[in-house]
Amino acid sequence: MNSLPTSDALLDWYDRHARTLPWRTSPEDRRLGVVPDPYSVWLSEIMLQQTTVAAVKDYYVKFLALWPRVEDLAAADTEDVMKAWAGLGYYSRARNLKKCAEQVAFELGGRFPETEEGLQSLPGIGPYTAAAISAIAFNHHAAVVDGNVERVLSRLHEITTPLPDAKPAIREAMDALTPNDRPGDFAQAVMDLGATICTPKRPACALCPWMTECKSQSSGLAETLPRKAPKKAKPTRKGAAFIAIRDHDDAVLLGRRPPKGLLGGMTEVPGTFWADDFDLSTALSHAPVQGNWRKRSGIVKHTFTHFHLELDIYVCRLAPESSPPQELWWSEKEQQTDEALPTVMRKALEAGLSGT
DNA sequence: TACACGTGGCC
DNA sequence: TGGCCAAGTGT
Repeated sequence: MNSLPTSDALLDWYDRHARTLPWRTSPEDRRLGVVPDPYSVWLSEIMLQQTTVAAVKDYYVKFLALWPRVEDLAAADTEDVMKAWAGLGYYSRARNLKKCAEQVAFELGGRFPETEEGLQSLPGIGPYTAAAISAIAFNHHAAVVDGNVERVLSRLHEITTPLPDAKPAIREAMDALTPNDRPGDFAQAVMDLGATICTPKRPACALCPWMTECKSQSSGLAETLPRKAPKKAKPTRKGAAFIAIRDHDDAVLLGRRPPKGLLGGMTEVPGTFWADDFDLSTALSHAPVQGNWRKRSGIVKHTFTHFHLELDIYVCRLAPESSPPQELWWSEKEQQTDEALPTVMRKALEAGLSGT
């Protein structure tokens, strides 16, 4: 007969196998009395929302070097923050990051709230992030539930209800399992377990500290959990982008996207709207300036969360004395690296500038 | 409740 | 190659 899983068994495993991450206070350091910096914990948690550890690392280091304290980030130009965030995705996170820093620095005396309720009242902080910061930065008892935790606990207790209906049961299970002693380390332990052992595919159950207590390991259902509602198919939208190149210095014409919605507030290559039924033969009527536009062979493909995009790329060269149309600007070659260009726009730019 | 919201790596 | 997946939040 199986015994019940304990936090101690997992914490023992974590003490031996915790990943070393730039934002993490190691279990050894915690034992020595090192206290995490709430600002660092918050910054890392926002970046890690729906984003892999590998993708976050360099951005985290860069942000902390640019803005070491919450007051620095609060005082920064939003445009500089968007530039530093460019490429990481989910750009509303960057806008909320800035807003949150301003609230903490200017209204809360530079101190983050310690409770889940207080934290969740801040922009960009939802139930998961509030619990994570409260537990990791302040060692408060909080049930931290992310995608890893959902997978680990649905397998541990063989919860076969599909997500998201299973969320309440998973949250209760996490709450019951979380120790008062080391809630932050425990939350990170479950996430590390999910990231390295209890993986979505081919979990390494033989290495799991909870193997003998895991119901779905015994039954063989582990790899099939958690169950999820089927996903909707992504439609394909089409459009065109216009790369206007200035003679002599190869500067390109760029613009700013509207503040909200897809890629809100980010820099863009001028283009058409994107639609399922977009008539590509009408693309040129949307060109930002008159010119000898030439369509490049091939298209740029990109996939967003909820649709595929296929872009035709048009290129033209303009005289060096050309002044940019309203709301657009010339971006010189060396300057383009620093623009707040999302990946899809960098792809379009690359396609237009290569092989000319 | 359901959908909008990015990107890169994996198989 | 294309769907799946990753430390979710806002509306």
